[in-house]
Amino acid sequence: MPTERKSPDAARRSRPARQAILTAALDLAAEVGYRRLSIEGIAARAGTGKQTIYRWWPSKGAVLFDALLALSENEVGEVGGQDGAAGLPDTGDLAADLKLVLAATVEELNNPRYSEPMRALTVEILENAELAATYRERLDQPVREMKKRRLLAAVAAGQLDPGTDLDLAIDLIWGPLQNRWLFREGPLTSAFTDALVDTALSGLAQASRRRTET
Amino acid sequence: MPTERKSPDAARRSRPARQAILTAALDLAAEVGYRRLSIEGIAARAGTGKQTIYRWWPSKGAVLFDALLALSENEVGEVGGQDGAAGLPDTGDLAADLKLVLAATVEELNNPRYSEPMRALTVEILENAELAATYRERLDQPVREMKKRRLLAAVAAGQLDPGTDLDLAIDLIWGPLQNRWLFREGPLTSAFTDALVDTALSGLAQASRRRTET
Amino acid sequence: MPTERKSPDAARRSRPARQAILTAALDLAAEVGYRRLSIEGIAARAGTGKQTIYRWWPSKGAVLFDALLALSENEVGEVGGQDGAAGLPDTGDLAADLKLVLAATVEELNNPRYSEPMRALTVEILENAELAATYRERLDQPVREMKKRRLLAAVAAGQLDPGTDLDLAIDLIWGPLQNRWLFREGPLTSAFTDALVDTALSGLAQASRRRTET
Amino acid sequence: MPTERKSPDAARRSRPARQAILTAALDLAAEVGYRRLSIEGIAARAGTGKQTIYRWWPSKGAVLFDALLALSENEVGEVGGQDGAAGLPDTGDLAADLKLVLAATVEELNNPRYSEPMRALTVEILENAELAATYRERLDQPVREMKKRRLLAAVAAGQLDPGTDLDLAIDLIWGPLQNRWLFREGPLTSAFTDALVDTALSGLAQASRRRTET
DNA sequence: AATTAACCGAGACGGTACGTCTCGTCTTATA
DNA sequence: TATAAGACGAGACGTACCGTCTCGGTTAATT
Repeated sequence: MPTERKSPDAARRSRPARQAILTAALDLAAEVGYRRLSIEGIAARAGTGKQTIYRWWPSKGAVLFDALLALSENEVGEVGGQDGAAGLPDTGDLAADLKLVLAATVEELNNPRYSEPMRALTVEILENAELAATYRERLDQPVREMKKRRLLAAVAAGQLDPGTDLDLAIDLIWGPLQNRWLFREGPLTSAFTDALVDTALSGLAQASRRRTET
Repeated sequence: MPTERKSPDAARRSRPARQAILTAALDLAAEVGYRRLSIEGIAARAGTGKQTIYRWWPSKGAVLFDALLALSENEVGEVGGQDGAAGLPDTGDLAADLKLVLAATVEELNNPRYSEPMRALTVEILENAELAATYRERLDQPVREMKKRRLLAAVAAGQLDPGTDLDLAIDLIWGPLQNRWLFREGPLTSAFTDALVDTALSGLAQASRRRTET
Repeated sequence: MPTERKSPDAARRSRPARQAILTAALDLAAEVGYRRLSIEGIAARAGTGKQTIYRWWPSKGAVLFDALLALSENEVGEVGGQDGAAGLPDTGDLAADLKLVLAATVEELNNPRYSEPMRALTVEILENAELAATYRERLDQPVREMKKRRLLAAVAAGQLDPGTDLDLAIDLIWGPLQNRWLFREGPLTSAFTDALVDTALSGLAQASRRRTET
Repeated sequence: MPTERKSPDAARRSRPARQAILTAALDLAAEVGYRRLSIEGIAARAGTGKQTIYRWWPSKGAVLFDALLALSENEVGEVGGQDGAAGLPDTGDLAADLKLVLAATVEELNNPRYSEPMRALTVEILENAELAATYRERLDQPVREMKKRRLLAAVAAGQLDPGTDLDLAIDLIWGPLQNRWLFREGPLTSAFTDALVDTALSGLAQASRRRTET
């Protein structure tokens, strides 16, 4: 659905072929890495013709995108899920909730089955402007909105100052984690994310107070 | 000369060829992006044989690495310089100093002449483990040490609590900026980095206090 | 209907589709030549599905064969007709009759509307053994019998020696013409075919005399 | 040399690669026929890259052309040789000489090792106008000149009338043989070619006499 | 000044993958 | 239930680069 081409007669589309392609893409991305991931290889592994891939996706990044999307759609309701209408958990304790979410993300990123294809997709996004736009629209923005909704709930509950810059807050909380993962700058642990949440939240609180005093 | 091969008789090396290759790599990276940057293209643009490149560098990422290094070496003493023994400025006001440094980085990243080759190099680092190691050893780590030294000075000056996790501090301050740049998540401005510095620093302070109280 | 498949329910066969396919095949052969003549193209031009062609014919050569057959069936009784029960003309003057026949063939071969599809079919026959067999059985052999009948009449009329090798005679008279056409070795004119007939016939006469003398 | 591309640096050309390609082309043409002969297949069989073929030849027909040329160049001095500066044999007896030459050609055409690639090349010539021109210029015309020289010698020796149409003579003598081969219309034997020579030559003599009488 | 070792440009080579094209078969929806 | 439409597996097309490998022709440092 999202990054796939539109025009060919979608009604006649072969479901088994689509599934085989997405599975093969995921497997190969995890096995050989993005660099050596090729459409030729995906087609061979999936047992389809190359044209069947080119007919429905504009780039190998788009295939990977859909593959990851399908992967997460098959696992509904999980905490760190990147889609799902669910939204972030809200027990009333913002810090605890965020720690839970980030711990789940850490676990996901420590699983090569998710992590390697995700890294491959990320690289593609950095190179492919068209895919980047699709990604931002279909994944990044909705997720950011979801995060914002949770923070707004915290504001309503008096746990966060109304003047807080929510975008900056999200950058502070999730940015360092993504960076550490992407550049393999250190081990991903819940200890790290717990400290991250504590420091970022108290920084945000302090910043609001400072603004008030001015 | 960091990422270059060691063995061939470096004394006989052609300086003009080296210069032409680095310039061509930079130009092409800025013009066509990482994806379509090729050693074949660099050699053609530089007017050298391909072998001259393969003789001295192990990958196109390594060429790019040296090209960027040469670029910054030609501009010594500037504030945001990524190398140089200089170290970060220390006027006694940590927040002000960091804002200055990040503002300089922002300016650099807003200049496509730096930014595009840098993005190309970054992508290569994500894919090429060997280059990533070199990069970490030669650039990332020294720069991180430099940042740590500045933060330690702040600790000594009583502006930062002695218990502060310096690595987390660096992640908090520089991580969101790198992220915003890499994923083009929004405009890079000094307003953003100023807020970043303020929030991160006060979060760090607050976190220390909380630790003390416990 | 000679080269067509046998099995499917021929009764249900769509006559308009068949006609459209044969016409399209002929047109395309004349327009784009054998090399770029494709079943895909014939189906598109005819407005039929590809399967409708594959259902009834085993190869594009077979389509072409039928197309040319249909073409000549629509023009019965003409002198150079390749089929029809008519037989070659017999005015009593063998040389004159043959010149007439070959002149008609020359005219046909100079008309691209006949010539190009015929060349396409010929090329297919050279590559496709199965089609070649069908062709030999359905067209080449009957025509050769027809030619032989005319030569036998000439023998009966005392214009040709009874010992004449009729197959050789046919090869001598028609072979050079076919060759000149197929390889475009020179212009096809009745002057050429007239000389051909004269020389071949007198050679045959002379050969018989020589045999007699021995 | 003949149908090969001109431009690339021919001095650096790999002789083993060239040889392997020509051999592979010949073998594959004999094994699978022209239709399924592919550049991909030739490269694979020869153990070369595809580019090495595309660098030096414009089409698979051109490869085949050179392969057959090389084949005949490796067998100098034989009677039916298609090139060779030698010229046709001249013992003073035209009929005997021609019978010898055609018998040698028959033997060649009965050898699948020659015959199948030759048939493949012939088919290509019928489809590929550019190759046809090259073929005519480099092979067909010189051979025809060679044949004409022998016939002119016969004229000088009084064995052939000076008014004889030499092109027609060549068509009469060689045309039926080529036809019988190309269309597999019957077995190729020296009995056939002997009768061909006798009949054609006496026809030519008779035709001249007839011309004289007029 | 002559020697000589290596770098230099050039580019052919065996490969891999690209994205396109067409083949002949299989599938779906329509009439 | 035969059609048109067209998706499918297959695989060749011709191109772009990869990284390796010769070539001659300059350089330099050593004799």
